[in-house]
Amino acid sequence: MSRTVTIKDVALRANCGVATVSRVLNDSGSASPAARRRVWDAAKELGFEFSDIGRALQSSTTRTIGCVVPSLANPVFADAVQGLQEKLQQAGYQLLLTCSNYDPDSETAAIRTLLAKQVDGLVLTVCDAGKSEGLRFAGQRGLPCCLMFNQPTKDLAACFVNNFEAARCVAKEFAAAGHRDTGFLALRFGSSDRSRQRFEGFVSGCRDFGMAPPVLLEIDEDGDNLSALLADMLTAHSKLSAIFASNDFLAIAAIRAARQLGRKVPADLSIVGFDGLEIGTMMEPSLATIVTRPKLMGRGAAETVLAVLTGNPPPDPQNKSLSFNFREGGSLAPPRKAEKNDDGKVPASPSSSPTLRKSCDDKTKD
Amino acid sequence: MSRTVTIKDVALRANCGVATVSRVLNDSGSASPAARRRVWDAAKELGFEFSDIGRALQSSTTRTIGCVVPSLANPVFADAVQGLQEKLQQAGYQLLLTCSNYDPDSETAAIRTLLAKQVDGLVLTVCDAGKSEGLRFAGQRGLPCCLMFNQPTKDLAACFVNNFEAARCVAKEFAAAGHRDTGFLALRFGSSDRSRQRFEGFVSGCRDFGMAPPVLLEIDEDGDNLSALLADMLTAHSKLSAIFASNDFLAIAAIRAARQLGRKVPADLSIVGFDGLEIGTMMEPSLATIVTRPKLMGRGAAETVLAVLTGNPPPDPQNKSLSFNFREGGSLAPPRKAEKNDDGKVPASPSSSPTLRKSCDDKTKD
DNA sequence: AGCTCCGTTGGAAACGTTTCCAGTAAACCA
DNA sequence: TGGTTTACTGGAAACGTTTCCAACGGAGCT
Repeated sequence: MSRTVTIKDVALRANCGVATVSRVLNDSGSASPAARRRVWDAAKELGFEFSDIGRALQSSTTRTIGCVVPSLANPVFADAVQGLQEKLQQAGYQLLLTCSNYDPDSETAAIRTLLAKQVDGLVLTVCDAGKSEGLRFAGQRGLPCCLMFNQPTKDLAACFVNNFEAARCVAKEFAAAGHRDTGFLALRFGSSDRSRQRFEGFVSGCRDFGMAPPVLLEIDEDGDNLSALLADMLTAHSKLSAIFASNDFLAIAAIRAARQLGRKVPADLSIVGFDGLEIGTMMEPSLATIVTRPKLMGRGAAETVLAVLTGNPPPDPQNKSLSFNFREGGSLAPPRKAEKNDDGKVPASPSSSPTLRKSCDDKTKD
Repeated sequence: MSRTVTIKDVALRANCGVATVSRVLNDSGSASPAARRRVWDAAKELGFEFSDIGRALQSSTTRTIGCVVPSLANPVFADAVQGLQEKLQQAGYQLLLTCSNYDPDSETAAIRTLLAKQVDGLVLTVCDAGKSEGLRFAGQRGLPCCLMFNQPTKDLAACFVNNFEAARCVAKEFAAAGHRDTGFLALRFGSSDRSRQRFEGFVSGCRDFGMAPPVLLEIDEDGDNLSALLADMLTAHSKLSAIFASNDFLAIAAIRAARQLGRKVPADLSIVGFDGLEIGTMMEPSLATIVTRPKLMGRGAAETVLAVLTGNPPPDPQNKSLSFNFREGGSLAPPRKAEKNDDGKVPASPSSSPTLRKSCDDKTKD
């Protein structure tokens, strides 16, 4: 209703100049006790609050950090954003959030908007760190910027897990369980370089651990007709006994789809995911997966950009490679032909309560 | 590096006044073809982008909507924010996001900050819509504002589900299954009025459907020592055979805790949640729960504030009460003493694949 | 008394836009 | 030809801050 009250109104009422009001309310510069009192009273009576916009204009600083993630529907990103937000809030920064829906164009658009809004820093999960247009813009401006989930580039810090190594680790587990013919269920590489990196790591692992090259199935993030696609894949490659999905969401969808096709998991088909969503431990069968710590990624990214913003010591390791673990689960078992049991149970099945395997830890410190 | 380029620089380079530049680039007002050309070229060469801050200052509009939710860790809120964000983005608005961590004080602080940042509108999930300080501030400013999850107040629109009725619905299911002594596992009422409303509805339902008044267990959102608390509750009330948790997160934690205590779900203890998280259908046992549509809440809230922002027809129903359903699940079964089976299986158990019960639909249209 | 020094104070510029308004020149009409 | 419309243009004000700077007065010193 009533026009918003500005510093001028306060000055008028307190019978002084705006400069004095600013000094008093910001506790910068000097002012007589009498003046202080009058200003304080006036401000209170009028219910005055500073406008961050006026402030931003004059200081060219917004105390706002922009963030782009593919989607909040995947808890991995939701958790990361949560971690990010906590840290930012502590430091008195606000979070301007956008989702790209895995689309490079909308990602670029989002970054442009964020830049126009004069964010003080950027935290991004991009489709492809190598070719992101938005990243270039940001770079030109010399804005503090940190990637999340994406691996670092030559001029951009990141908080991430080593997708290649983690994927190799999955290959190793498959091999150990006796699998030989595997598939990789991937988010379209164009929308997720993480997916590509995991695939590459998996290929490398399959080679090194004596398995056949994996069959690749690339799908859209909505994963609409997964059932049909999976069916095609399985009939085209009848020996296929295990699938590595590029994230837990996909893995869960795959388990569901496999069931619809009448395949028992893990008896007929083993499935392993990536991310380590908590859900995985509550499912039946529990989901074997790579466990990562998304919240830490958000926190780490926040620290990185805040550090340069506050002119503090450059964050200890410029790039934070987070550790990961392989989590065993009921969804991974030896291939059927390895055993001759009619009840569908596989004797060598891993312990039922999910445990963390140390064997597969990332070498990099946390 | 290089000082950011402003409209003045463009004007200088295009050999015209800033007014002309503004007119050309915004395609408002007239300009000669020659001038247009020069301005466009100059802008391109200099890589000029408008500063939203200057714009905001002059138009006192930021094209930004503020949002406060308790946490992004709970997919219910993450999904809602996702829905909200999609709609806002479509309409050319940005989202300024804050989490309150279920703390009223930090909620108030968050709202103040958002107001200082001059958001054009507000979408909030507050601890207590009745007593929220922040809500008062917002109201004074006459800002477009919509609640999510909270029920509407006399002067505030909301997108929500009727917690009271939904909870009554759960009571009905418990009664139908033959339970009589029940408990309610609640998020501390001070941090969630939804929790309180659900409790009240449940109490009402228990009365009407001939069950004993439910035992109340209030816990913090972190739910640290749930196991111990649950144990106390169960020993203090030995006849207790079913628990209604005020959200799915809590319900899942409760199932876990119950297991640790050696109680079988649902044989020894039935558990029902609230929210309808997708996870619930993948668990073993699957989670019986009230299914809601968080994404729709986000979308609806966005529509409400956008409508008043664009001066459009007031959103059809000012308040959007979303429908809900009861979802059957393996976590709810008749109490043990009802049957005499040694294997722990209850014959009358509901169909194994989760289905939606229409019987319990909310009366309000979607 | 005359000087300097210091604590206070408020005017004004600057930040980057948009928009009002007045001014110019060309074009049109009678 | 003279008058009026029309298209185009740029200066300047306004938006809400912060901060520089000059001014002012009193206190302390010689």
